[in-house]
Amino acid sequence: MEARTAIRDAGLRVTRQRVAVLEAVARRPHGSAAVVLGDVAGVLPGVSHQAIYDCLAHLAEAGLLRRFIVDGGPMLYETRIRDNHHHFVCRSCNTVVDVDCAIGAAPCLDATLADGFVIDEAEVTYRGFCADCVRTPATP
Amino acid sequence: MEARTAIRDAGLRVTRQRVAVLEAVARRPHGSAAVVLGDVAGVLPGVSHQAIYDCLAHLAEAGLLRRFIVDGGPMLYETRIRDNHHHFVCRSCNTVVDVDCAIGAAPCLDATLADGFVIDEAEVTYRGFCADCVRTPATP
DNA sequence: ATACGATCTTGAATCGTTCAAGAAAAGGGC
DNA sequence: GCCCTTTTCTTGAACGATTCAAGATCGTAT
Repeated sequence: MEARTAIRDAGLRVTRQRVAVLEAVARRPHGSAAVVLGDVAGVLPGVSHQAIYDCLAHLAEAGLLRRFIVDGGPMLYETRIRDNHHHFVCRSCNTVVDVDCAIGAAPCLDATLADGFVIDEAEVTYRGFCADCVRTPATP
Repeated sequence: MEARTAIRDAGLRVTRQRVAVLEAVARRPHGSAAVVLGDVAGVLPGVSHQAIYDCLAHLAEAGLLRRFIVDGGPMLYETRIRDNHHHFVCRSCNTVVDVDCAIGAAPCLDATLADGFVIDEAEVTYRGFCADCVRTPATP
């Protein structure tokens, strides 16, 4: 869907910054705020980092973006949403790769939990080594 | 196991700070560095926060502690380790609760991933509302 | 076109964590 | 038990990512 349309349909005001941020995240999945800022600055010179944070927060709240975090790193953003996919993180190069859920469409929610608890989401992070780093072991 | 023994067996020097930190984490599962500091300060007045961070890092590296992160919060620590359990986080009160893995002992590793990738760990975070917050909805 | 409120810019502040240098103390050999 | 070497701790400053605050600017309903 086009960014402007998606933003308006979500009930948000359409600003240049929001459009640029949403497009930037779509262009660079799993990017941090800093990456998005770098990308947006190419289109809108002089954008403030604060605008980036605001836009990301609003877009995430509106459900147009998903935010997640890996280890102690900065927050990462992606537009692939509502498809219950997970993430694989390489221990060596820190690359993040999408992983389709092995179990099905709305899975991973069958945890054995105490009575009265309501689970509505399961976030899975796989760790290991990506194909490249398996071949060429780490050189930190 | 006793803390001193565990630390020595892991090949680490046994210091008062390390013993106190390990015991503090055992006492307060899912505590942050700040919580651990508060707890340890009761036993060793004047401990530095740096000592806490060092101890936590060393103990984690030695496999006596597990560290994980929830959302944008600080790092959390626990002594329950190597049993492949997961975490439930309440969206309202942020309480963290252990969840035994529904699938078995070494589960959750059957993701459909590209060839050449090696997965060695799966970390699952469940989100929803705990029993208390289901009854008494959020009041932020 | 106007007015209102939302959003952006600017700049400073905060939190959690890490870096750096010297002082203290753990553990092996005597 | 005592000394020596190395690790670990204390102190205090620095850092990155994010948030807070005030005023200027822009989007949108009228």
